[in-house]
Amino acid sequence: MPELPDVEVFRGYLQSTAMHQPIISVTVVEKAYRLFDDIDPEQFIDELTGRAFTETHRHGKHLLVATDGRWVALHFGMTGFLKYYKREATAPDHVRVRFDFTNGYRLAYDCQRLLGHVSLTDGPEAYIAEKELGPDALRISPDAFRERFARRRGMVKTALMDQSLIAGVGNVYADEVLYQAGFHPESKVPNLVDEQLQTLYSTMNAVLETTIDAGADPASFPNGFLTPMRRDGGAGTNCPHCGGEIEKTKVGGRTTYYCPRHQQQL
DNA sequence: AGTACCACCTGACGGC
DNA sequence: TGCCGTCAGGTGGTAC
Repeated sequence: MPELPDVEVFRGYLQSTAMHQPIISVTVVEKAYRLFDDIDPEQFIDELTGRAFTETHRHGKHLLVATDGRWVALHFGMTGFLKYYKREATAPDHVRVRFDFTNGYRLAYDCQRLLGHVSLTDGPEAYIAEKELGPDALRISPDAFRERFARRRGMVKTALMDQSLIAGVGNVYADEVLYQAGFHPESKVPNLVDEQLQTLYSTMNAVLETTIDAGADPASFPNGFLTPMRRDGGAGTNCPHCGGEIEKTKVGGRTTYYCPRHQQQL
Protein backbone atom coordinates (compact mmCIF):
# COMPACT_ATOMS: atom_id res chain seq x y z
CA MET A 1 0.00 0.00 0.00
CA PRO A 2 2.35 2.66 1.12
CA GLU A 3 3.07 5.17 -1.60
CA LEU A 4 3.93 8.84 -1.16
CA PRO A 5 0.58 9.95 0.32
CA ASP A 6 0.46 7.05 2.75
CA VAL A 7 4.02 7.66 3.91
CA GLU A 8 3.30 11.37 4.29
CA VAL A 9 0.42 10.44 6.57
CA PHE A 10 2.75 8.12 8.53
CA ARG A 11 5.20 11.00 8.84
CA GLY A 12 2.55 13.30 10.26
CA TYR A 13 1.46 10.57 12.64
CA LEU A 14 4.98 10.00 13.89
CA GLN A 15 5.58 13.73 14.16
CA SER A 16 2.56 14.14 16.41
CA THR A 17 3.22 11.12 18.61
CA ALA A 18 6.67 9.70 19.21
CA MET A 19 8.97 12.71 19.06
CA HIS A 20 11.43 13.97 21.68
CA GLN A 21 11.01 11.12 24.12
CA PRO A 22 13.93 8.98 25.26
CA ILE A 23 13.90 5.49 23.77
CA ILE A 24 14.28 3.02 26.63
CA SER A 25 14.62 -0.01 24.44
CA VAL A 26 14.42 -1.20 20.87
CA THR A 27 13.12 -4.64 19.96
CA VAL A 28 13.56 -6.44 16.65
CA VAL A 29 11.76 -9.75 16.30
CA GLU A 30 13.97 -12.43 14.83
CA LYS A 31 11.80 -12.97 11.81
CA ALA A 32 12.37 -9.32 10.92
CA TYR A 33 16.16 -9.58 10.63
CA ARG A 34 15.65 -9.82 6.89
CA LEU A 35 14.37 -6.24 6.90
CA PHE A 36 17.83 -5.07 7.84
CA ASP A 37 20.03 -5.48 4.79
CA ASP A 38 22.34 -2.51 5.32
CA ILE A 39 22.97 -2.89 9.03
CA ASP A 40 23.18 -5.54 11.68
CA PRO A 41 19.99 -5.47 13.79
CA GLU A 42 22.01 -5.60 17.00
CA GLN A 43 23.91 -2.52 15.98
CA PHE A 44 20.63 -0.83 15.09
CA ILE A 45 19.39 -1.53 18.60
CA ASP A 46 22.63 -0.37 20.21
CA GLU A 47 22.79 2.87 18.31
CA LEU A 48 19.22 3.89 19.07
CA THR A 49 18.80 2.87 22.66
CA GLY A 50 18.80 5.99 24.84
CA ARG A 51 18.32 8.32 21.87
CA ALA A 52 15.21 10.27 20.93
CA PHE A 53 13.53 11.10 17.64
CA THR A 54 14.06 14.75 16.82
CA GLU A 55 12.85 15.37 13.28
CA THR A 56 10.99 13.67 10.43
CA HIS A 57 11.55 13.80 6.71
CA ARG A 58 9.90 12.00 3.83
CA HIS A 59 11.48 11.33 0.46
CA GLY A 60 9.30 9.45 -1.97
CA LYS A 61 8.03 6.39 -0.14
CA HIS A 62 10.82 6.52 2.43
CA LEU A 63 10.42 7.93 5.91
CA LEU A 64 13.56 9.27 7.56
CA VAL A 65 13.62 10.04 11.24
CA ALA A 66 16.43 12.05 12.80
CA THR A 67 17.70 11.19 16.25
CA ASP A 68 20.43 12.76 18.35
CA GLY A 69 22.58 10.10 16.66
CA ARG A 70 22.09 8.78 13.13
CA TRP A 71 18.82 8.81 11.20
CA VAL A 72 16.42 5.91 11.05
CA ALA A 73 15.25 5.06 7.54
CA LEU A 74 11.97 3.20 7.10
CA HIS A 75 10.54 1.72 3.95
CA PHE A 76 7.17 0.04 4.19
CA GLY A 77 7.06 -2.47 1.37
CA MET A 78 3.51 -3.35 0.48
CA THR A 79 2.05 -3.84 3.92
CA GLY A 80 3.97 -1.68 6.38
CA PHE A 81 2.64 0.97 8.76
CA LEU A 82 3.30 2.60 12.13
CA LYS A 83 1.34 2.46 15.31
CA TYR A 84 1.86 4.33 18.56
CA TYR A 85 0.19 2.74 21.53
CA LYS A 86 0.42 2.02 25.21
CA ARG A 87 -1.61 -1.07 26.08
CA GLU A 88 -0.23 -4.28 24.63
CA ALA A 89 -3.79 -5.37 23.86
CA THR A 90 -3.93 -2.63 21.23
CA ALA A 91 -0.70 -3.67 19.51
CA PRO A 92 -1.04 -4.38 15.80
CA ASP A 93 -0.77 -7.94 14.49
CA HIS A 94 2.67 -8.05 12.88
CA VAL A 95 5.01 -5.90 14.93
CA ARG A 96 8.52 -6.33 13.54
CA VAL A 97 10.36 -3.49 15.23
CA ARG A 98 9.34 -1.70 18.40
CA PHE A 99 10.60 1.39 20.16
CA ASP A 100 9.65 1.73 23.83
CA PHE A 101 9.64 5.21 25.35
CA THR A 102 10.01 6.49 28.89
CA ASN A 103 6.38 7.61 28.94
CA GLY A 104 5.17 4.04 28.62
CA TYR A 105 4.17 4.35 24.97
CA ARG A 106 5.52 2.23 22.15
CA LEU A 107 6.01 2.80 18.47
CA ALA A 108 5.54 -0.29 16.34
CA TYR A 109 6.73 -0.80 12.80
CA ASP A 110 4.28 -3.40 11.51
CA CYS A 111 5.08 -5.16 8.25
CA GLN A 112 3.04 -8.24 7.59
CA ARG A 113 4.73 -9.43 4.42
CA LEU A 114 8.26 -8.48 5.44
CA LEU A 115 8.88 -6.65 2.20
CA GLY A 116 9.98 -3.40 3.84
CA HIS A 117 13.42 -2.22 4.87
CA VAL A 118 14.87 -0.65 7.99
CA SER A 119 18.26 0.97 8.26
CA LEU A 120 20.36 3.78 9.69
CA THR A 121 21.82 6.57 7.62
CA ASP A 122 23.78 9.80 8.07
CA GLY A 123 20.92 11.82 6.63
CA PRO A 124 18.52 12.34 3.75
CA GLU A 125 21.16 13.33 1.21
CA ALA A 126 23.35 10.32 1.81
CA TYR A 127 20.35 8.01 1.83
CA ILE A 128 18.88 9.37 -1.40
CA ALA A 129 22.23 9.01 -3.12
CA GLU A 130 22.76 5.51 -1.82
CA LYS A 131 19.30 4.35 -2.87
CA GLU A 132 19.56 6.21 -6.18
CA LEU A 133 16.22 7.91 -5.69
CA GLY A 134 15.01 10.62 -8.00
CA PRO A 135 13.61 13.91 -6.71
CA ASP A 136 10.55 13.67 -4.51
CA ALA A 137 7.37 13.79 -6.60
CA LEU A 138 5.95 16.62 -4.48
CA ARG A 139 9.07 18.78 -4.52
CA ILE A 140 10.33 18.46 -8.07
CA SER A 141 10.01 21.60 -10.19
CA PRO A 142 8.03 21.59 -13.44
CA ASP A 143 11.24 22.14 -15.40
CA ALA A 144 13.10 19.29 -13.75
CA PHE A 145 10.08 17.05 -14.30
CA ARG A 146 9.93 17.88 -17.99
CA GLU A 147 13.66 17.44 -18.36
CA ARG A 148 13.64 14.02 -16.76
CA PHE A 149 10.70 12.77 -18.76
CA ALA A 150 12.26 14.09 -21.97
CA ARG A 151 14.88 11.34 -21.70
CA ARG A 152 12.31 8.57 -21.42
CA ARG A 153 11.22 6.11 -24.09
CA GLY A 154 8.82 3.64 -22.51
CA MET A 155 5.30 3.71 -21.17
CA VAL A 156 4.15 6.67 -19.13
CA LYS A 157 2.86 4.53 -16.27
CA THR A 158 6.20 2.75 -15.97
CA ALA A 159 7.99 6.12 -15.96
CA LEU A 160 5.80 7.54 -13.22
CA MET A 161 6.53 4.52 -11.07
CA ASP A 162 10.29 4.56 -11.59
CA GLN A 163 11.70 5.67 -8.23
CA SER A 164 14.98 6.73 -9.79
CA LEU A 165 13.15 9.09 -12.14
CA ILE A 166 10.84 10.61 -9.54
CA ALA A 167 10.30 9.19 -6.07
CA GLY A 168 6.96 8.49 -4.48
CA VAL A 169 4.42 7.37 -7.08
CA GLY A 170 3.50 3.68 -7.03
CA ASN A 171 1.01 1.49 -8.82
CA VAL A 172 -2.19 2.92 -7.35
CA TYR A 173 -1.34 6.60 -7.62
CA ALA A 174 0.15 6.21 -11.09
CA ASP A 175 -3.25 4.92 -12.20
CA GLU A 176 -5.00 7.77 -10.42
CA VAL A 177 -2.79 10.44 -11.98
CA LEU A 178 -3.21 9.05 -15.49
CA TYR A 179 -6.94 8.70 -15.01
CA GLN A 180 -7.28 12.31 -13.88
CA ALA A 181 -4.95 13.55 -16.61
CA GLY A 182 -6.82 11.58 -19.29
CA PHE A 183 -3.82 9.64 -20.61
CA HIS A 184 -3.82 5.93 -21.35
CA PRO A 185 -1.27 4.21 -19.08
CA GLU A 186 0.48 2.61 -22.06
CA SER A 187 1.05 5.93 -23.80
CA LYS A 188 4.68 6.32 -24.81
CA VAL A 189 6.39 9.17 -23.03
CA PRO A 190 7.96 10.65 -26.21
CA ASN A 191 4.46 11.07 -27.63
CA LEU A 192 3.52 13.56 -24.94
CA VAL A 193 4.00 17.14 -26.13
CA ASP A 194 5.17 19.82 -23.70
CA GLU A 195 1.69 20.85 -22.76
CA GLN A 196 0.74 17.28 -21.97
CA LEU A 197 3.83 16.82 -19.80
CA GLN A 198 2.78 19.98 -18.01
CA THR A 199 -0.67 18.48 -17.48
CA LEU A 200 0.88 15.28 -16.18
CA TYR A 201 2.97 17.28 -13.72
CA SER A 202 0.18 19.44 -12.39
CA THR A 203 -2.22 16.50 -12.19
CA MET A 204 0.34 14.51 -10.25
CA ASN A 205 0.73 17.35 -7.78
CA ALA A 206 -2.98 17.80 -7.38
CA VAL A 207 -3.64 14.09 -6.88
CA LEU A 208 -0.90 13.75 -4.28
CA GLU A 209 -1.96 16.81 -2.32
CA THR A 210 -5.65 15.99 -2.44
CA THR A 211 -5.12 12.42 -1.29
CA ILE A 212 -2.77 13.47 1.51
CA ASP A 213 -5.46 15.88 2.69
CA ALA A 214 -7.87 12.95 2.66
CA GLY A 215 -5.53 11.03 4.95
CA ALA A 216 -4.55 8.70 2.08
CA ASP A 217 -7.81 6.88 2.76
CA PRO A 218 -9.59 6.05 -0.53
CA ALA A 219 -12.93 6.09 1.25
CA SER A 220 -12.35 9.80 1.88
CA PHE A 221 -11.23 10.71 -1.64
CA PRO A 222 -13.40 13.24 -3.50
CA ASN A 223 -15.99 12.07 -5.99
CA GLY A 224 -14.51 11.31 -9.38
CA PHE A 225 -11.44 9.50 -8.09
CA LEU A 226 -10.49 6.15 -9.54
CA THR A 227 -8.76 4.59 -6.55
CA PRO A 228 -11.89 3.77 -4.51
CA MET A 229 -13.08 1.70 -7.48
CA ARG A 230 -10.19 -0.74 -7.07
CA ARG A 231 -12.12 -2.25 -4.23
CA ASP A 232 -14.45 -5.15 -5.00
CA GLY A 233 -13.06 -5.60 -8.47
CA GLY A 234 -13.97 -2.11 -9.60
CA ALA A 235 -13.83 -3.17 -13.20
CA GLY A 236 -17.17 -3.05 -14.94
CA THR A 237 -18.36 0.01 -13.06
CA ASN A 238 -18.86 3.22 -14.94
CA CYS A 239 -16.42 6.08 -15.15
CA PRO A 240 -17.82 9.08 -13.29
CA HIS A 241 -16.20 11.38 -15.87
CA CYS A 242 -17.49 9.97 -19.12
CA GLY A 243 -19.65 6.95 -18.35
CA GLY A 244 -17.18 4.57 -19.98
CA GLU A 245 -16.56 1.18 -18.45
CA ILE A 246 -13.57 0.94 -16.10
CA GLU A 247 -11.20 -1.76 -17.23
CA LYS A 248 -8.72 -3.87 -15.30
CA THR A 249 -5.59 -5.06 -17.09
CA LYS A 250 -1.86 -5.46 -16.64
CA VAL A 251 0.59 -2.78 -17.67
CA GLY A 252 4.26 -3.50 -17.16
CA GLY A 253 3.20 -6.52 -15.17
CA ARG A 254 1.21 -4.47 -12.67
CA THR A 255 -2.52 -4.47 -12.08
CA THR A 256 -3.92 -1.42 -13.83
CA TYR A 257 -7.34 0.21 -13.75
CA TYR A 258 -8.27 2.80 -16.33
CA CYS A 259 -11.08 4.15 -18.48
CA PRO A 260 -10.53 3.25 -22.14
CA ARG A 261 -13.09 5.81 -23.19
CA HIS A 262 -11.53 9.05 -22.02
CA GLN A 263 -7.89 8.12 -21.32
CA GLN A 264 -6.35 8.73 -24.70
CA GLN A 265 -3.61 6.57 -26.10
CA LEU A 266 -0.68 8.74 -27.13
C1' DA B 1 16.93 1.34 -22.50
C1' DG B 2 12.86 -1.20 -22.05
C1' DT B 3 10.33 -5.15 -20.92
C1' DA B 4 9.12 -9.68 -19.17
C1' DC B 5 9.52 -12.77 -15.67
C1' DC B 6 10.89 -14.62 -11.21
C1' DA B 7 11.74 -13.97 -6.33
C1' DC B 8 11.07 -12.29 -1.78
C1' DC B 9 6.82 -13.04 2.03
C1' DT B 10 2.05 -13.56 4.25
C1' DG B 11 -2.83 -13.56 4.20
C1' DA B 12 -7.37 -12.99 2.06
C1' DC B 13 -10.62 -14.65 -1.09
C1' DG B 14 -13.29 -17.43 -4.48
C1' DG B 15 -14.18 -21.97 -6.32
C1' DC B 16 -14.87 -26.65 -5.61
C1' DT C 1 -15.51 -26.80 6.73
C1' DG C 2 -11.29 -27.27 4.30
C1' DC C 3 -7.98 -27.37 0.67
C1' DC C 4 -5.95 -25.02 -3.34
C1' DG C 5 -4.86 -21.72 -6.72
C1' DT C 6 -4.65 -16.86 -7.38
C1' DC C 7 -3.85 -12.36 -6.26
C1' DA C 8 -2.18 -8.10 -3.67
C1' DG C 9 -0.85 -1.24 -3.77
C1' DG C 10 6.68 -2.87 -2.51
C1' DT C 11 11.57 -3.58 -4.92
C1' DG C 12 15.52 -6.10 -7.14
C1' DG C 13 17.87 -9.27 -10.21
C1' DT C 14 18.33 -11.52 -14.63
C1' DA C 15 17.88 -12.45 -19.31
C1' DC C 16 16.52 -11.07 -23.88
